[in-house]
Amino acid sequence: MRLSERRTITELRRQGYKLTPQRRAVIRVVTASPAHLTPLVIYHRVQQEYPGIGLVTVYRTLDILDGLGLLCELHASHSCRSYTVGTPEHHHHLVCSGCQRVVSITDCGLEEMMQNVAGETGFRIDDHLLEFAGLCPSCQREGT
Amino acid sequence: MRLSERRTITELRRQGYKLTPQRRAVIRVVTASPAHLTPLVIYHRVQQEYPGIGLVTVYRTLDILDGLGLLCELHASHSCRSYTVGTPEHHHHLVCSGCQRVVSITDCGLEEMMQNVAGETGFRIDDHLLEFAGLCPSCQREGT
DNA sequence: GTAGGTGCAAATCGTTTGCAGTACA
DNA sequence: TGTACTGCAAACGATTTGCACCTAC
Repeated sequence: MRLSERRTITELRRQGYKLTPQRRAVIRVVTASPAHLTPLVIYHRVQQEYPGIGLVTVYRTLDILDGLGLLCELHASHSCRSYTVGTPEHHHHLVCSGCQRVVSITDCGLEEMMQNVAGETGFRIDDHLLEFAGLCPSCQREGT
Repeated sequence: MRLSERRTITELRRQGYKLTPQRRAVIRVVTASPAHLTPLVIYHRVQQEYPGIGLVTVYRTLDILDGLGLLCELHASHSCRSYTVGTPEHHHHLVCSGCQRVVSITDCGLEEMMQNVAGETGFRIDDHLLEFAGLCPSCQREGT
């Protein structure tokens, strides 16, 4: 389940942060987009809803939301520090190379592989990063 | 199989690039290290072997090697743009959070999962990024 | 000899910080 | 009302570019 604008705001306040129109605008932009967005893109979109907002505020808001686990960072597709809406459970991302749409995958079938890898290498595995890249159905049709 | 210094140099020349002592030094540092290294760290290490080398040259050399597929970029562990030696086959990385040692995993058991994901979402999956983080045997012992 | 490579300095990009004023709770 | 938040400007670190000189082939 992707976090909604409402739930994100609720959580922000529950953690003692104030709800300002700037933060509300950032949250709206991020939750409204199915794609992952860089801070700069978020800044430009937010400006349309809230002209005069500072880029600094966007960065600070993203840091807070990220810290609360309300956002997820993406790594692949050539722009680390690119965000999408969070989901509470452990999950991975499937990213469309065409429209940058992000789909969450909660069923992570990696347990067996992790055990194999741990056994073969002697490593104690604590964490993993998994992202898929591809074309979503509608971008496949367009590309033809 | 990790690429050796020799094979990396051979490939560089085969692609028409000149072999300068600076490039040789960068290649030596990267292939000699079991850990992944940032451009700055590489720069400092290379300086010991070749004082006077410019940071710019390190960046340019890394770009070339990366472009030829002779290096791999790592994403997890909080420093995107961190390099390790490449391996020709498709593979993934297991990174030690203690010593930054990188182990390549060539047996990628993701095919089934990819088919499931593709079937459920309608995406055409083209690529994936998988990294494991953990502690290598010797760092486990030290950490006790 | 020449195309490609190097190093310096300066420009650039993304991001962070100090600070005075502002606004949410 | 008071503390947290905002926006500006300036600082900052990492990376790139312009250019004159140099060197591997």
